[in-house]
Amino acid sequence: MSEDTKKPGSAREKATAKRRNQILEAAVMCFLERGYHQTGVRDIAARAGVSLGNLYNHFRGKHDVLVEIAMLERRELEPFLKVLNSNAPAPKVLKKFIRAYANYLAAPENVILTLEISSEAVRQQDIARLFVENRARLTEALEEVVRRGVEAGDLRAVPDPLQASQLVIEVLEGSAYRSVLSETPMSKIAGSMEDFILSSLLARR
Amino acid sequence: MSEDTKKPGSAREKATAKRRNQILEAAVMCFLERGYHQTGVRDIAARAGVSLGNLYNHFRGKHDVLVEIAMLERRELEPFLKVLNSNAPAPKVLKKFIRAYANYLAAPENVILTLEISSEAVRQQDIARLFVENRARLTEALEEVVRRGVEAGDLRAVPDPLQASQLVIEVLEGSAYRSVLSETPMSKIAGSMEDFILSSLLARR
Amino acid sequence: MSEDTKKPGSAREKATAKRRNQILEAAVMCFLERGYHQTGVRDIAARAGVSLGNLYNHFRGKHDVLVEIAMLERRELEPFLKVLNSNAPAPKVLKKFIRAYANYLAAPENVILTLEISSEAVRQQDIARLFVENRARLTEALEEVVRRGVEAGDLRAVPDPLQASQLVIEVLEGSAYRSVLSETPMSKIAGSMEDFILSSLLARR
Amino acid sequence: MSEDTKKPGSAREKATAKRRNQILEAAVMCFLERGYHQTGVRDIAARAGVSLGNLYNHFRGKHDVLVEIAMLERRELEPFLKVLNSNAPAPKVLKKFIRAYANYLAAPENVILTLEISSEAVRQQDIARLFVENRARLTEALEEVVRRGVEAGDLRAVPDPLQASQLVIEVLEGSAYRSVLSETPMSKIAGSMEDFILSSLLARR
DNA sequence: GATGAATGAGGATTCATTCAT
DNA sequence: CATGAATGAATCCTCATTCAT
Repeated sequence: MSEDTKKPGSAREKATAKRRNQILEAAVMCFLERGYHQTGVRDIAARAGVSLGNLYNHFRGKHDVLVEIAMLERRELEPFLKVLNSNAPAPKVLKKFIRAYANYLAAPENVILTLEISSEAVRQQDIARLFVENRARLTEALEEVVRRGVEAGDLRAVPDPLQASQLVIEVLEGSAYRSVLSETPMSKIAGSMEDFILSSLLARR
Repeated sequence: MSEDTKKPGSAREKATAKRRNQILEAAVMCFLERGYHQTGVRDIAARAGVSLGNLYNHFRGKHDVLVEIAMLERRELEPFLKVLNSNAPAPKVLKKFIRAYANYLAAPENVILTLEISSEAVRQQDIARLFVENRARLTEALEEVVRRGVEAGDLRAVPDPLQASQLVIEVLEGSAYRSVLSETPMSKIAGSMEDFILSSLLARR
Repeated sequence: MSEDTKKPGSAREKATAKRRNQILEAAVMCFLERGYHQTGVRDIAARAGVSLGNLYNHFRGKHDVLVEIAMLERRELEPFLKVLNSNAPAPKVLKKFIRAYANYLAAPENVILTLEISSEAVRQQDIARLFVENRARLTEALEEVVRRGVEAGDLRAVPDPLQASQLVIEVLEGSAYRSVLSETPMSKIAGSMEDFILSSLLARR
Repeated sequence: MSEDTKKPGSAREKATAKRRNQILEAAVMCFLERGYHQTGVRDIAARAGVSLGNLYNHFRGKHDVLVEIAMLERRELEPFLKVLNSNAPAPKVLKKFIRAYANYLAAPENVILTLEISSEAVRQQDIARLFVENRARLTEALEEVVRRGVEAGDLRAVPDPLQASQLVIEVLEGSAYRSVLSETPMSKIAGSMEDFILSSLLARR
């Protein structure tokens, strides 16, 4: 699974992997609390219970830590992909996805971390690439659902299923951002959000 | 001491206001190019052609400059408010607004600056407040349009006109963010966006 | 005289120039005592009685300080140039120069600083250029003396007066290096040195 | 514990000696390319294909590596000592030596490494001692030649044969330093150099 | 209002070395 | 002998801000 493994399960390697995780987790917490730029490498190391110098044995630098976190984000999307890959009728899948993803975004940590990463992505191409890739996995899976729904006549014949899917994601994430900034809980918005999206996409009989 | 300080429109005051603008414009350019945290106060001063110390005669500090910029953003919204306050039928106003705002967001500067500000807003309450206020002016004006449209039967009877308005804004801004990160021009998305929103909001006959 | 002067003799500027000198002098002492690489910027600042940050208001960085020192070295050569530019007979000038320069090189500070600079020059082109330039001023002046001496029949008709001059300098400086490393005072070598050079250059009757 | 550690020429010992050489060669290359202080122990280990920790099984530390290199320099002088120990007439031996040593110094590696070592020697007594010792072997052998030449009437009766010998070496090495810094090939200087030295030392008939 | 020298804490990163495995 | 994770002091430099002029 991991790329640079030679003796797959040695104790040494396990310990090393554990350290990496400690550091990554500490970094996530720091970035959430204080933001990427406000967080010092020392903060991360201290929080991870690792010496400052040792952090650099595990990561090339602060930037690298953020990249790795962005890569981990990919895993978080797995459950939603599973939902989207179900064979159930498109409207049902769509609703289920909206609720699941909205629920995920109801946790401010998830939203803030994404904002932090996307904010860095503006000026750091490697992070932008990861960010766009992660998004693509979601939107492409959603696109398939939309396409299926349109064919089955369950969904409106949208002009471009991929872009429609992206718009759905954007409504969800955009709402989540706002809920964080305006301190309105996501739960209060969820209903309108679902209504808004479904009204746009469901076929009219 | 000098008398001209007190006359409201004196030459002194004009010169001062000019300096402030120079600084603010320089700051905007710096923030766009390198980001808020990557920009040093020195960068701003140098770009504005102002001495470092003098910047502090005009602003309390770096934070203050960002706040002022966030306040200036308010003005940028004026034209869209004018569109929204028109008395034309809601669907027409809605379309016009969508196009106008999408057109504004097609300029990456506008999007990046907003992202930069919102990113700071997460941890700085005063900026968050300004950010939310600006948004509110837009959404509240839009809300009126929606409400009017619903009453006139032109728009679907959405469960919550304010939240519907917010969702419209979020679709627009969310798409703009994505277009910046994925380097897809806004123009390619605009059609789907309009279709998506209108399909959700227009009344079905 | 100084290049970036606008109001030539303002008190501000004088104070600034003083600070620069304080820093340069401190740096010279540090480089002598501990070597360029062993010296930290903090050491220099502390020794100069200047805050660390302020050092960077006066110099672009540690490297810049060394460059400036290398440039100051040029001034140290002035007296020797004056000796060389005298109109006295070449052998007399030559002897006077040898003694004067040997006397200068008898102070280990002068030798060590030159060694420190030349050592950096190997990998830093800008310093190499300065170093070579400084050398050139000396060798070119000496070349004139040699040329004059040859024409007058006082000196041997050396194949290449410039290279002969360089060799004279090298004997002097090389001996100085050795005297530092072997802890043999320059005074013990001086006689042989003069004999060696003069035997090579004086015309044989 | 293992027995082969004690047999002088065992395979184990040979492998170990090989490792040492790998490291020393790698260190030489690093020191040449980047200089002693700019070279990290990691650089040396990486270049030698040895683990960081293992380097410390072979050397006490970075300083120790340099010391060992300085000791190896001694071997490089062997051929020149052989030249100097010949029984041929002093002027012939002297010429041969000058050419051989100049040829050796024509390779910048040799010069730079010596400069690097001598530069460290200024503040590190153990290296200074080695450096001076190496020099002494050369100058003492040369002294014998000079003494012989003087006695035979081939060379001028210099006041101090040892110091004269040192001066010869200094002319050679000094020229080599300059050729490196000024990027003038040694070959262009060689003629003048030989002329300069021989004119000083050869007896006048 | 205007200047830029002054501050010193804090920025990320590299260092030579040690040591458990 | 071999490994590379661990250490934390030290590296150079930048930061936002202040203040005397």
